[in-house]
Amino acid sequence: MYSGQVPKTAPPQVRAALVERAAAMLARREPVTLRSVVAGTGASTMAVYTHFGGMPGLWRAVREEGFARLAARLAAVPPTDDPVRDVVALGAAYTENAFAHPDLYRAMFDEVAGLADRSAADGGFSALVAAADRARAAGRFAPDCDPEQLAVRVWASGHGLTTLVLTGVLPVEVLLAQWPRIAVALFVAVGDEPDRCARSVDAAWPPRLPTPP
Amino acid sequence: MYSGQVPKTAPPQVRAALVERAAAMLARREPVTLRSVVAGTGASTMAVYTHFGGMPGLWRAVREEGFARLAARLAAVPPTDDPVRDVVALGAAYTENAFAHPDLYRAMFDEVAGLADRSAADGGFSALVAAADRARAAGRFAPDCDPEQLAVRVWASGHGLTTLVLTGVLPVEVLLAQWPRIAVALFVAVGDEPDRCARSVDAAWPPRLPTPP
DNA sequence: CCAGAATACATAGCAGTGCTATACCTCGGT
DNA sequence: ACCGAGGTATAGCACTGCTATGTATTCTGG
Repeated sequence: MYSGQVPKTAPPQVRAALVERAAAMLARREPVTLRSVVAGTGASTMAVYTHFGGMPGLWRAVREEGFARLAARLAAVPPTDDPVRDVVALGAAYTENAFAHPDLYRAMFDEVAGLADRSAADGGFSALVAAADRARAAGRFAPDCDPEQLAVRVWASGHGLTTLVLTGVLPVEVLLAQWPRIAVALFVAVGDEPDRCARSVDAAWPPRLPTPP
Repeated sequence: MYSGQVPKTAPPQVRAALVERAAAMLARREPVTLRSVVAGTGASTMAVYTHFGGMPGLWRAVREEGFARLAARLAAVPPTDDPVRDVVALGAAYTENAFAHPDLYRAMFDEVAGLADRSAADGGFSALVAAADRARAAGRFAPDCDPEQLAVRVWASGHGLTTLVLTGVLPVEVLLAQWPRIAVALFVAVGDEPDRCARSVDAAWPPRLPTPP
């Protein structure tokens, strides 16, 4: 039979509902499968194909949603008069987001290639670049320091530690203890004064991580 | 029917054959499925269950094989009279291995928890620790520098850049250009003299990466 | 040297997966 | 009021990992 009597609210709402449900199931560590995703929404399996072209398309949308949430979280970090502190604060917000939604974080970086909307991912990164550029403008970093390259170094080291912790290779304590040391080394290498740098880093670290059950 | 006429060579050889075939199919980017793996070996699907207890067990064995190959590759890096150079050489060998077997590398770090034989993974890491310790003993690093912690910082930053490149987020050039800068920053932060450090890093970088098709 | 036990094997079939073909309903424009 | 376009539901496809069952092979003890 056909249950067309259901009041159709808005057609594009199905898209968001499916993505949201998939992300929620991912967070609950439930298996995210075609039939299980559509089961809660009342929609049929075909909805995934009309809206996303298949399961890979749905995963792509979920990854984009994850990057959008990350970018929103990073955008909520308020700039202060200490731009070096702000860089570390962005790093802390980054790890907080990763540990708040670990499976979503892993899915995000499973395969970024072929992402339709890369602006969300770039948005988060550009916040880091902007903070580094402010530090350079404030005289904390050397004038010839490329903010974008420094941001890559900061991001890659934090991402590496985060993934190693999330996959169970390293305990969380290692991330908490080692990332500030990497950050100080990177900042001092581009001209920041060691003591002042350490104070700035300590002002925004450690992040508030959820206690693992 | 049962083809028992086939000359059975050695029973445990089946294990290695299945792992090797799975790794080879992974490298060829073919879908590694239960039936496709056993197809080439002439064995039946049950072999996977008697030897590995299922597909997850096979994947676990493949990951261990990957870590063993990595450890062997790192062990082949000859120590020189410049221990700082050796640390970078280990990093170069690490990235060379990752880019030579990208899918195996990704599978290795998909889920390290529950790895039966962690000695292989630790073996590669201890080589890095040993080189850092030699640098400390040679006076390049400060006496209070913990080689293990420094090794974690070096490894995590390299791992982060490597995974970001392998997943398509960053181009290879970023890895080649930024990792030595991270390494110099980390080494100088623990006491190495900047100019000498730069020379040591340049002596072992960049790695020889296979040209991507 | 040979019984008995333990192990590995091949086959068939199970539930579940992503996906597609087809018929159906709903809706917007002339 | 019609009719074409597009989203939807259903059924079925090939495939996945896995298990039950019966059989062959290998190891062990006397």
